[in-house]
Amino acid sequence: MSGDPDGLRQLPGAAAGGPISHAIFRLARIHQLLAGRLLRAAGLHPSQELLLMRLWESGPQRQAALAEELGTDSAGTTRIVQRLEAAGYVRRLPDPADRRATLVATTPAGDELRSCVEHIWTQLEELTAGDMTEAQRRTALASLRALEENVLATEAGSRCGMPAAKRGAARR
Amino acid sequence: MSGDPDGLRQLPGAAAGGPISHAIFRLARIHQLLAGRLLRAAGLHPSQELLLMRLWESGPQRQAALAEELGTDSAGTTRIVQRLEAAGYVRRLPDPADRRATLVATTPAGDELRSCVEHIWTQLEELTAGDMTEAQRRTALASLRALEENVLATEAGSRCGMPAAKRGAARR
DNA sequence: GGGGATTACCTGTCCTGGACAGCAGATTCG
DNA sequence: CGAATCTGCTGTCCAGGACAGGTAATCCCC
Repeated sequence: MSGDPDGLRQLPGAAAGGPISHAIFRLARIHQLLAGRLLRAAGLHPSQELLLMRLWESGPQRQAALAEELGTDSAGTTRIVQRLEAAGYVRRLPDPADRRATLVATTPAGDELRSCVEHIWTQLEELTAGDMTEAQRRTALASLRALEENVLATEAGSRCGMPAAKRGAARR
Repeated sequence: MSGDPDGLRQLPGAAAGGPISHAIFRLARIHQLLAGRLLRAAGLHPSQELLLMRLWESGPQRQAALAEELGTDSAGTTRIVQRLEAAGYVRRLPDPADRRATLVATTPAGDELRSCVEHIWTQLEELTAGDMTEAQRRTALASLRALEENVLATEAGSRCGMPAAKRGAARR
């Protein structure tokens, strides 16, 4: 048990690894759960919704751009787009500039979801930020951004050597 | 890459702050990605690892307790335990106090993973906290905890009504 | 211009895991 | 004793991450 810099261990599990990572895990889990629950009411899944938001914000996009934005690989993006297309929220256009690429654009049916989704986001934000003051929100936002940048920075580089004793043993 | 470092896309009605949820999503995604990548070296998946950590911290547990801790339902917990058992990291004991229940305990092979996993957590924490000062870490941790508590609070109570226009349209 | 490398996407497969429903054994309490 | 309840297991459906392999379009250098 390293760390525990200031003795904050009111939450079970905070003792073992890094408290910040643990807190991120826990927050992420329940936040995604909450978001998923809210989005369900609109018949969407989180990834689908994020993809749609991207389209609303920036107009038709290539799948590669969407993939990078969402953090999924190209295969996963293909499937998400396919589901949205099957649902009629999205359609594919040939990219006039590059016939290899396909542009993904919202359909009118997809656009109709926008206000609904934005309402959900407003709800989510309210529930998440709760009773925080404006200053607290700013602080939280800054912390989240800082952490994100740290992780993004490592994303690029780090290779980490591990014994890998029984590698893959529990992966099947 | 995804640019938009401070570009909080203004969602209508989000003037007071819509971006916190967004920041949580983004941080959660890349952090989980990073954690998953690190854990892979040990042949584990995030959920498996969290379950093991729980066992290391608190000794043999019932599945119900593990399920609540991990946030999974009982069915999911069963499967995770089964995989860990198949890998030899965990075993099941009858609960002497209640023969309906089974206690899940680590095996020696599972315990051997502990230092490995703790090393990974240390790494993860380092990469996540990066070059933050001690004060910054404390601030970040406080913000994360505050957000978590807010979401937890809503988890319990709120039912939130949505029009549910085309419910399920994109869910198949 | 021609031909190989690269890009962008699609497909199929395997696995993890969330949600849900139904089931069996054990326990508890009237 | 007997019914309600609790605990865990199973099976099904689906979303999605990782990976490998394939095809068509494009790029680039000779």
